[in-house]
Amino acid sequence: MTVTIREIAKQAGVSRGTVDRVLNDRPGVKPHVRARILEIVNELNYVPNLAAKALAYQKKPVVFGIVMPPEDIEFFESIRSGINSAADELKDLGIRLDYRYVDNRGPEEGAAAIRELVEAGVSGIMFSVMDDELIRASIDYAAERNVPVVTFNSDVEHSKRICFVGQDLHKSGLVAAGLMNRVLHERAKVVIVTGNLKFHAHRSRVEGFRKGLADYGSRFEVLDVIEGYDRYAETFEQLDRLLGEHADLGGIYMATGDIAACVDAIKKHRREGQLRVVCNDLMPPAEQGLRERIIDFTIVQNPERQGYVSLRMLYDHVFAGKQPESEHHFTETHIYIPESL
Amino acid sequence: MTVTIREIAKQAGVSRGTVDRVLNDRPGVKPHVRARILEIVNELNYVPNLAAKALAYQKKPVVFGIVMPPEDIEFFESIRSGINSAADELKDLGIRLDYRYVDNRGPEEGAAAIRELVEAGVSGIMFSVMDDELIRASIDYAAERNVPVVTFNSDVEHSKRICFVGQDLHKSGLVAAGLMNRVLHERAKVVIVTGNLKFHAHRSRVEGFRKGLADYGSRFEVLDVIEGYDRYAETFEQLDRLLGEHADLGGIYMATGDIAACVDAIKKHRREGQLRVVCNDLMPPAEQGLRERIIDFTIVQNPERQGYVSLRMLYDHVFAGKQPESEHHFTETHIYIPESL
DNA sequence: ATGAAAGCGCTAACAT
DNA sequence: ATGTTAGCGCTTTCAT
Repeated sequence: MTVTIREIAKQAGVSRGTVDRVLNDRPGVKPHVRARILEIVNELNYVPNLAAKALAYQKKPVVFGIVMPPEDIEFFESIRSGINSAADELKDLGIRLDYRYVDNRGPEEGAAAIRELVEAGVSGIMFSVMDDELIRASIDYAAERNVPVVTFNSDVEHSKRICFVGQDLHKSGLVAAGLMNRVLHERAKVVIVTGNLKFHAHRSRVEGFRKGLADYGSRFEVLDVIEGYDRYAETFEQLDRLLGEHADLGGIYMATGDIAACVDAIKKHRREGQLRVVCNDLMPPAEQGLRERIIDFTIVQNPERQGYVSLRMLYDHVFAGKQPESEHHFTETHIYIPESL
Repeated sequence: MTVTIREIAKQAGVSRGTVDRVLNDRPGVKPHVRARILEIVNELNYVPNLAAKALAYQKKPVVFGIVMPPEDIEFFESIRSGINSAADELKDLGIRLDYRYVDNRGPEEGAAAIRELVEAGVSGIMFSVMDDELIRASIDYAAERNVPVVTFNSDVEHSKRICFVGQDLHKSGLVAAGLMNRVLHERAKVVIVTGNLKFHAHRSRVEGFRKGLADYGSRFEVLDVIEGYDRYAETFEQLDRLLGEHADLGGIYMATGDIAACVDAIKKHRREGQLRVVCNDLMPPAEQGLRERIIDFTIVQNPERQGYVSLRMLYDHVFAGKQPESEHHFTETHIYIPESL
């Protein structure tokens, strides 16, 4: 027999309305009555029926806000497709989405979007813009008003978000090192390309990679760590120089940065196939590089999964009262080769 | 405004009961009335509300039957965990599961289980035992009684199942070849280990692998294809012989078979690290082999995902009337290295 | 502070 | 052949 509100009401000798008030933390119930009901709830191991909840919410569906960079950014399209497939599963379960696309070059828009959504009465927020003091304050503002926030893809550390859903950056660096180990031999020289070492996220991959190499003794030499600031020109220029200086360079780890620049630099020096290249993500330049056999491996962070999991997590939190198992939910780290495509 | 049965009934000038009869293909409606209602349904683009459906089904939950090998088989535990996580999401949506564990050495039990489930009135069946004439007949028997069957992990070809959910075996062979290409150099000799070439599934991986090697020109030589019949002794013995005969063997592709036997044979000949080894799945022996750096890569078929997708597909079919997009649903092919663990 | 009752969209049993 | 109605479990509004 499944336990219902009706059953609890009967046992407590009150009406279903009162039980509902208690279960949803609404005022208007005498403390001792509330206590008694909670007792019975625990004893009977009551679990709310989500279908019934959903039906009752039909009139006034629960809204989840989503704050992310503009639609035209390739990488986020994959995330959105994951979000939408979760939304699809949940569409009859009484939820609606409110997307807010904000400029990701500064924190202002993102911070404002969170506040607007809270004012508008959303029941939860998914957020992915940047890590900033202003943003952190907005997240905490939401949290204080009981609006749970899940950050995805890039975290806002030390904020009151209930969870971060994204890649394990350190591990992706480790895996990259493992791949280098497999394809390079005795005493190889490698170079690391990153965006900006001031960013924690960019540093993590580099650190993971170094740690991974170290596990294989001292046979690897990291010639240089290039900061390309995610720009083509800077990245190309520096790699161009390095390739010129080191005829014996064995591998390139594109931790973060413009992959096209890397591919072009290798082509310019006619070193296709002589260098082992490991990069991240499966954007068109990486895919193209794989197909041309210039890139050996690319490590992906499952953007669809990130979107899917984040929304599902909010739903479970709001409707079933589930806490995330940990404050970090890492999506699996997967390796792609040309044949995987 | 969402379209409801009530709305359709009003427009058609009939009662909700009649609309319900039409929508669920129940008898007792005059053909022209039925046609008229269907017309309106299409015009208004009616989509049933699953939460409401689920609630209404509470009294008499829909049951899905699951036929698979015994609980103690490691590989199927992962699949089951995927099934259960889907069931968890669907638990309030009016479904129950009926597991039938059958001996997978012969077709009889599996075939009988299907029939029993059909007689018991289940609304759908997930099946994973073996490909056999007896089984095929049972699946068709179910299909004829409008009980949809999804085969998972291993298919029953040419049967009336609505879909097969599992790995793309050919692709996993291709990927294995791609990995060999990356880690072996000029003119390498490799050996393929499979279970039984009479089985279509076992053949597929081997064919994919050969096709993949061929893509890299003629630099690979396949010394032998060993049939180990999934047994330790046979596999060990043959690999032992081969390793003795060919000091220059470059790689082993364990397409199907006992991985512990492979690891042990390599250890006996003290060829750890000198041979590149690619295998499948992430059972304990493979994991152990990876950690010991005897196995270089293992290619996985996402057993959890197979379970999850299969159940979800049945649900969508039965409750939302969705047809599978294709009669094969391949789970992604992923590559693992020690660092992935 | 608490109870009673209507309604969310659908199904199924019972009436007509 | 078709209409009516009573739930399914929960929320919410209106009485008391």
